[in-house]
Amino acid sequence: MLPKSKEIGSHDRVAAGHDGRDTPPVRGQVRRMVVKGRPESGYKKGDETRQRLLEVALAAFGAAPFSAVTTRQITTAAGVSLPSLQYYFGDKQGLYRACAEAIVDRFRANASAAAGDARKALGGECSPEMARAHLKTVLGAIAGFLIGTKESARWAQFVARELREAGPAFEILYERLWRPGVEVTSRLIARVRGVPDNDPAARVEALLLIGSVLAFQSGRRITLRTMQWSAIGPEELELIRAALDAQIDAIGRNPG
Amino acid sequence: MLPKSKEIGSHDRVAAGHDGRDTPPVRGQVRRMVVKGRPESGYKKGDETRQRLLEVALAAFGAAPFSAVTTRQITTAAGVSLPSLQYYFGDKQGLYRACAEAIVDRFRANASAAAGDARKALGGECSPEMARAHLKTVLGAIAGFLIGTKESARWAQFVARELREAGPAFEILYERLWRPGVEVTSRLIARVRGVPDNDPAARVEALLLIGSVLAFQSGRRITLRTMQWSAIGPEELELIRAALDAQIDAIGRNPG
DNA sequence: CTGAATATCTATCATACGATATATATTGTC
DNA sequence: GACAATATATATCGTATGATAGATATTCAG
Repeated sequence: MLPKSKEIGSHDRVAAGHDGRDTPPVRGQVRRMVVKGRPESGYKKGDETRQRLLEVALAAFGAAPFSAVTTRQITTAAGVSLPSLQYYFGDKQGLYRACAEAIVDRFRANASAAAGDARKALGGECSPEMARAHLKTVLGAIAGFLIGTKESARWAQFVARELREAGPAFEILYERLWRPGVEVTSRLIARVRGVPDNDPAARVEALLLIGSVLAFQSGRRITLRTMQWSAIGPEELELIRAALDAQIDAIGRNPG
Repeated sequence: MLPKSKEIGSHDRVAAGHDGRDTPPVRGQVRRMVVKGRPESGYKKGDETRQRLLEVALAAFGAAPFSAVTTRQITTAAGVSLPSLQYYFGDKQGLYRACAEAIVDRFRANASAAAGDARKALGGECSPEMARAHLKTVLGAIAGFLIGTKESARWAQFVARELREAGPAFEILYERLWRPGVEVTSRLIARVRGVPDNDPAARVEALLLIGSVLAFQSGRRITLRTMQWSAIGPEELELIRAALDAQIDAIGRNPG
């Protein structure tokens, strides 16, 4: 039963607090943890519980930052007892990271279609106007997915916060989600403008566009209030898409 | 020495967290609190301490969410003892709200110049191209202030988070900062496009533009990493401004 | 210089938190 | 059906948190 040391004041603060404590948890063996593979384990019931916990955690961590969500909230809402969390995920951060992994998988499942097409087009030769069309498709898909569905709103909040505040799941999300997304977008923009693939200005434009979409999602509450909308339905989404398309149309064209 | 009442259930939870425990604090009278006026009170030393506390809190709450910042962190960093916080601000949320007020004042001091000009122009007749110029000035000023100065970065983070997550200071920031800003921006855009002042599409475009600027600020960390910049200096700011100007130039012009 | 108003401290409270030890129940394998 | 592996629950630990009580020091008007 390893001494476990646990570092003095472990008590992970999330952001500012993030402070010292960079040593990995090292926590005493976690029974399951299912490190990578999703299903695993011959036993059925356990996976159900794990899933329920994960689902509740996704909602909770989507709606509030790491430190504002308590393990008791999660386990209670999931209808399981407190130690189940440690049993399946080691500790609170383990659960948080598991949420990130789950989100990445679901996001990619939805985005891979449009992104794949665009990537293929970038592989062959591809006229500026074709690139522009792909750009609209890709960003439109992202926007529709991010803004349109209530479910993904939660995940988007999670991702946006984590990338902003460089929390415990930052690396996962950056490498598997953000980087590929910016990559495709900025290469498309570069193609539209006829500049090299890694042109800085194109990258900035990519950030600006993606940032706009995220702003609508992340700031959904304030968007609703500002626009005096009661929800972001198909009509509202259309307005947003139109604004986005206008921005994309402007790329690479001289003013006046 | 008025009991000061201090609003009953002021306890407003910040986000999801913090469980039941809803019994209002009703805490005994707060000695000072200096409800509105900044200086006040013949005694000098007190105001200094109050100011120091506020300054530290601005940095702390700028960098991390409400629940991730502890009162001990703040008071220690400010070099005062724990109860000083209650003495001057009633409780943690009182301090938080005081931060919001302080930020609003400082922001307005910086933005009022450009915004005032634009408002005056909107009052008289104002050609689309003049409106476009004002738009560039206003957004450029906001971007410069928000992204350019290290100090305001903190405040911007605070504001962005609060508006996103509808925390205890939401109303203050929405009414005194966000609303006027969107108002001016969207009216300018409407003027550029020659549509009525309250045109929804213009409002959406305003949200999109402001959202972009905020995204660069709020997501400063990830911007740096994505662009492989070590800081956002004058050169980098210029790239961002250029991207913004391009977007503004695109407003109201037909594609192709 | 005096006395009240103001400011600051030390010590402590009750509670909520994340985590664990440990006992019991459930599941699947042979 | 026996038995190991897996899963869940109860009870509790140590600690960090926000807040308060109450004593003491400082400030300033008269």
